[in-house]
Amino acid sequence: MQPLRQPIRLSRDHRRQQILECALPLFARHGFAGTTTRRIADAAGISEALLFKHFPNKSAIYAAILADICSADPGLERLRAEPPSTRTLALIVRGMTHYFMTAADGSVAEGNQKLRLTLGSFIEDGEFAKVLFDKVEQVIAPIFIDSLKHAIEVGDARPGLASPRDLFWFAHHTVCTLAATQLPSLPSLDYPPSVRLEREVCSYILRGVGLTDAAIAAHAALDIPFESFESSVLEFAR
Amino acid sequence: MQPLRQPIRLSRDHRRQQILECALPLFARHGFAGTTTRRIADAAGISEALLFKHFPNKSAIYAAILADICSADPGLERLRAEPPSTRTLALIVRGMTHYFMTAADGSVAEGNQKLRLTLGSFIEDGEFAKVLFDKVEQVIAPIFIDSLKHAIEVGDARPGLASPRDLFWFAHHTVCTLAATQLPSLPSLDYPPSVRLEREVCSYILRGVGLTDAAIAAHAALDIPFESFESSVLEFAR
DNA sequence: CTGGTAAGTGAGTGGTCACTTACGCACCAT
DNA sequence: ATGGTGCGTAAGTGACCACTCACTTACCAG
Repeated sequence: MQPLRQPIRLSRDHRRQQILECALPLFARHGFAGTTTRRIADAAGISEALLFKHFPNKSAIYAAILADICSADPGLERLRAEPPSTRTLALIVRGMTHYFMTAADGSVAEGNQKLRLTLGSFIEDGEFAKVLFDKVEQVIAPIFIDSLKHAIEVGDARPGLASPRDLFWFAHHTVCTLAATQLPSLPSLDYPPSVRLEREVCSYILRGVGLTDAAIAAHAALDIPFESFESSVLEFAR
Repeated sequence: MQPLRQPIRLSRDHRRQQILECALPLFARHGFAGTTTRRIADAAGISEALLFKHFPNKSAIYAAILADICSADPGLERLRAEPPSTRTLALIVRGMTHYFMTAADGSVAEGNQKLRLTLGSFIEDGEFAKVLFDKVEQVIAPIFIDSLKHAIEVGDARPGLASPRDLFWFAHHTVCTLAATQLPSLPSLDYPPSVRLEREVCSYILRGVGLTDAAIAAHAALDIPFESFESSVLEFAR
């Protein structure tokens, strides 16, 4: 005789969290309208009825996911402690690029889904992207800005038309679409292998923000020592 | 007595085209799953039944739209006729930037919807973006590439790590996300007024691809003579 | 042991989905 | 004038949608 399926009982908080974790990749991949409550319930291994005991409606699940994902930005403190310098600038650009590229290739599930939700947000009301960008602007943009200003003072960079703040976002935009093109399982654009591609785009960005070729070359060797920083730089919010 | 509503009879081709035109903004704004055949029929002022006389199913409407939008790239010939030069390079970057920015502010409905569909494509299978990018790579990338090579030979640009082809796409990526942030009615990122923003991002891109500051300054006055070129540059495919 | 509470579900609800059927009627070559 | 062709619709179809209800089961404090 087959044993009856025992439902696994979880505490309210655990179950809620589990539902959100299961729903995230579905919303990220299929969008709000393309994700059904039935599939979310199946993914979480529970009945739809229970789903609606934890959330009043489908929108509330989506909203909770977007809220959760905004608040997470671990291990960034070490980077904030770095002094403003040309080296730090190169480190940020390199870290940002690497973060986006690994997000695109799916090896960092969280980054992958954040990117998808951000792109989806642009199409809809832009609200999620706005909240996320506000956070990024508070947390990592200042380090970039201070470092760029410092680089200009030291002579490693030429001042330009755009403010350092705008240049930070231009750098972000470059890698954002780049990563987006690599998001689908069959990439929308062919590029060199990622190690080479990352270097190419870094040098484009560093030139774009005004760094001299000499300064760029001086910090090109960042590739190896960068390893030790990887864990901190790799994870900063988007 | 109220007159009976007379259905407006159109030829097969006209009706088909009209359906596609009405469906495009719906798919662009709400995605595939978020757009119902009922709403498409309403937008076109016809019954759902007629819709399914013209297309076998909903997917076919979507596919026809994507196919149509790829084939349209008017008035680019004049730009193709330009000789490879630093000036042409600046013109392309300026034109591309302007095209994306006006697409984002909604003043060019077609560009706006192309951008939305492209972003949606990244989230899904990337197929549409791939086809579109193939086309762009054939049509405008060569002009950019030749011009950049020329600029390097002449001494207006320094050679860099990345190939001119990759640099072309980096430039594209920069303005693509930039436009995406300005797509929602409440933009996801605050920026200076668009005239100033366009100049800022152009100088970032031109520096990024390796142009010397002198060469950039020499072509900054492109703002005014650019007018005459507007109609051709403005419309190139994405 | 027991009664209260909270986690859990099977079987629905009305509404909407993509899509179909059966039929009306305008147009035009004969 | 007329019959065939083809544009057009009203009124459906079963499937699936978000969401609810009546009810069962596990856990735990007294």
